[in-house]
Amino acid sequence: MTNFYHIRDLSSNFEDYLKIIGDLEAGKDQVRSKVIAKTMKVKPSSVTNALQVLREQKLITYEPYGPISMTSKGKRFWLIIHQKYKTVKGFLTEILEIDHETADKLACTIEHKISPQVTERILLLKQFLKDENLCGTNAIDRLHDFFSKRTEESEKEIGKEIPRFLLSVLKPGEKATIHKIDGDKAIRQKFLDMGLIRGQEVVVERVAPLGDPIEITVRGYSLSLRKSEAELVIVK
Amino acid sequence: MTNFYHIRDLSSNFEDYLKIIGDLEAGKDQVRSKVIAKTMKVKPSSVTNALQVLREQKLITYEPYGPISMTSKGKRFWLIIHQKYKTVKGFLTEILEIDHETADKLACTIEHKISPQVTERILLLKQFLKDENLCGTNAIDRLHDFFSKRTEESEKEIGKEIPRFLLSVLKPGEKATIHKIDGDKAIRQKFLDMGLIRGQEVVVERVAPLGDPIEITVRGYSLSLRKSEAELVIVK
DNA sequence: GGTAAATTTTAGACATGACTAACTTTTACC
DNA sequence: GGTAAAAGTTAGTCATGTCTAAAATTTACC
Repeated sequence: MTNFYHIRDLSSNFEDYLKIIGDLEAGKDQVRSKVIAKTMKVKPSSVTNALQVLREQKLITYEPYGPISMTSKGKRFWLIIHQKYKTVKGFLTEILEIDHETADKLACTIEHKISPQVTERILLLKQFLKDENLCGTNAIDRLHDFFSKRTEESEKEIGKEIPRFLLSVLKPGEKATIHKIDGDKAIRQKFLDMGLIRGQEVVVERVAPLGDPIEITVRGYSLSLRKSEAELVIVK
Repeated sequence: MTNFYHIRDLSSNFEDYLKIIGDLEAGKDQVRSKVIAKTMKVKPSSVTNALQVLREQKLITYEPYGPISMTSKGKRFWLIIHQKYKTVKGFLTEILEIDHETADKLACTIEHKISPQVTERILLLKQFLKDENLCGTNAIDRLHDFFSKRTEESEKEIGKEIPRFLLSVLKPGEKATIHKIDGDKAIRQKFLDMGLIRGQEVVVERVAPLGDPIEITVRGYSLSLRKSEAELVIVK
């Protein structure tokens, strides 16, 4: 069931390995077998097996116990995979406002399957929504307002109204889900870059004496927010 | 690696079988092992194997050589799978204007992986685009115009301008790709229902003496179009 | 430089889900 | 109702990709 969007003779499974090797190589560190195993959530022996297959395909160079690095062929394929991944993940997080973790998992599974046409259309859809202006707000913003409104409505319908607060009033150890982010476009983009999007769970770690700054954990990362910033985030 | 969107103890592979059994049962015919095999593109013995697994999970009732039918548990799960499938395929065909065949394949692979939240957001996105009116056209139509325009532009850029015709001028045996469909919303919806969307390949089978009606093949199905209808379809 | 810990590899087991080939049951038709 | 064809099953094989356990190599540190 090979199809032409895939690398010839490489099951989508090994595309995953290639993707991770590429991602790691893009970071500064030496690519270690152990890290690959951890990221893929498999045992090191499975990684060795995968490395041998990738080497056979001339996608990476590697000797037993030696360093791992991608060949130019490998880099070329990684780029293709990576573009698809970025497109799908971007669509899920930026347009559908899906939390990063879920979006990541989903993007990983479907990136192998999508044709260049689908990727292109998703990018065009995004472009279209960004460009569509009405009363100074673009369509993505209006879409997100639409999401909030509908979620609130359906929550009301099933009678489970969940109280909402500003992130700035939470105490250390408290956990909450982001409901909405106020503020202008630039601020919202900044929050988006930090992984703070609607539906994302956050945990407050520490609050400085005067409530500024506030340290929170998002998807395993620690972030420090000014009080003025935390006041823009509505959580539940 | 089970996750809660899946049926417990059922690999996504067997969800495929369940989906097809449900689809067939939704049609009028008795569900036959042979048809399942053909649809899944596997040998009959693999189907037998799958049927045994599905029976173990109490999703279908079935005796060797006997009839196959879904239990209420099976129907419940099928509905969940089917909804996801419909949502994803609808998004791909109606919003991204991907051809049915590609959309079908992609929807089948990703339907197992998406969470209820993603499904919901996709539906809301569709709703949003439908409701957004500007100058009497909704956002989906404007999006599709945007797709055509961009495709034309990029074709021009790489210098391969492809001539365009009305479908009505093609002769029997000629093949073409749909580029655009003119006409009002109702007509376009009718074409959409028949599987005539941008990017879809069609083959002209027969043309009656005065050019009316025109018989074409789309994705293996035969359709008969009035000349007046065929004149609304621009192909290349 | 020696040795313990960490990392990586090898070898072999195992689960999954496809396949082939041979067999059984059902269906269709005379 | 008998028989050939079609449909479906069983048993066993195979490929894939994981795992465990043990061995080999590298690294880190005294």
